[in-house]
Amino acid sequence: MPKRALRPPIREAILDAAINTLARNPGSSLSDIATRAGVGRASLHRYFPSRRDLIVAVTRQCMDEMDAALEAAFENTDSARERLSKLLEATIPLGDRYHFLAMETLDDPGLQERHQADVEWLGRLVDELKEEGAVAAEVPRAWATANIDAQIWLAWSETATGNIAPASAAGLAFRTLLEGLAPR
Amino acid sequence: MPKRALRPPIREAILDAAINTLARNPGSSLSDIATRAGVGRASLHRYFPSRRDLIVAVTRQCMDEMDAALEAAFENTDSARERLSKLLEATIPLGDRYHFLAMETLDDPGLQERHQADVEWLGRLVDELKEEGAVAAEVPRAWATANIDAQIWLAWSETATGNIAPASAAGLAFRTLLEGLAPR
DNA sequence: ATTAAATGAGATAATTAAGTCTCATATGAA
DNA sequence: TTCATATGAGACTTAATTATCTCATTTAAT
Repeated sequence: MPKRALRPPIREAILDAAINTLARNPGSSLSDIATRAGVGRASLHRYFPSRRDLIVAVTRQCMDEMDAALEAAFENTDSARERLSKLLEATIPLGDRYHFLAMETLDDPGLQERHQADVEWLGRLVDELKEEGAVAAEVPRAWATANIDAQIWLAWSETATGNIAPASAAGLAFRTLLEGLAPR
Repeated sequence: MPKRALRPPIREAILDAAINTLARNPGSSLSDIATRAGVGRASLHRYFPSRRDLIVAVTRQCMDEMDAALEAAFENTDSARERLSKLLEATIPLGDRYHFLAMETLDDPGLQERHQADVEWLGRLVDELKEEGAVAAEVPRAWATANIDAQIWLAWSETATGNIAPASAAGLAFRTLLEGLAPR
């Protein structure tokens, strides 16, 4: 007889449920989140005393997952173009995580700082894309970064609703970003 | 001595404040909205008995403004490409209105029907763009319409935050949609 | 089997926003 | 000026959610 499966780590289950639930409806109640996580409301409060504590922990978790995915994706990449492609492949499956970062109010100074660093990091990738000639010089940096953000969320949500196949999502986003929707 | 300016029509002021406030934070309280409109909470309830009534009225208002703007913009347009351009020029300044339509839960059957009609209308524009060769045939219809939606919101919000000039917003969105960010 | 720790369920404030009501004041028309 | 009406301020009720606490039960280690 197989050993009984380890009880799922509750803290992880709550964080995961919170990401899923809050990404779809930012106004979700803690009750909703606890139910989806399969735990009692009391347990949720044991791990995260206040709603704010949960939000902060979720944000940190999303940042960590995103950083890890990006670091792995960026190994052995030569061109900025290739890095953009890898970036999309890595982040689109984490679209709900990514969306979360742009969505919630970050009044925690530490998280704000970290978020700011990420934004600037993306800005530097855009600069590299321009140097490589993949993005036109006259395109404002803010416009390019906002478009990358938007494509990640778009590709994730269109995948989640079943409108496009998961396998084609990153490719569509990459193509749309650099070449648009027109035929080649 | 000049006649005193007419008191601003309260109903309009409330609707306008609701659009502005709710587009930025869907969870805004009626108190927030009344304050921004410069009226008392009691007056807000006189015009819109419940929160739901306000939401429905705002949605209807946004649809009306959008329809009017589009009808005017589509006069004397020959190509679908030109209609897309006019669409962007007309809707981006109304970006908060547009965003609202995609955001709020529409459990009102009449509004749902109207919204569905608008979505299909946009789908037909995409079909025309494909026939004209402005959009590649292999691009999924849902992907194209979602991208048009996203560009409208993006252009509006980047304009609102001052990241790009209002005059260049529609042009940037048009170019990004059809040709992407790459140099030509 | 025994035991210490963790969990879930439920009771109970405390908080916040929605919605109702009253009344004094301000507005605009006669 | 006088008067009918509309508005704003505030008190109040209701409803939903957050947060705290207790206690019986379950879990996992000994």
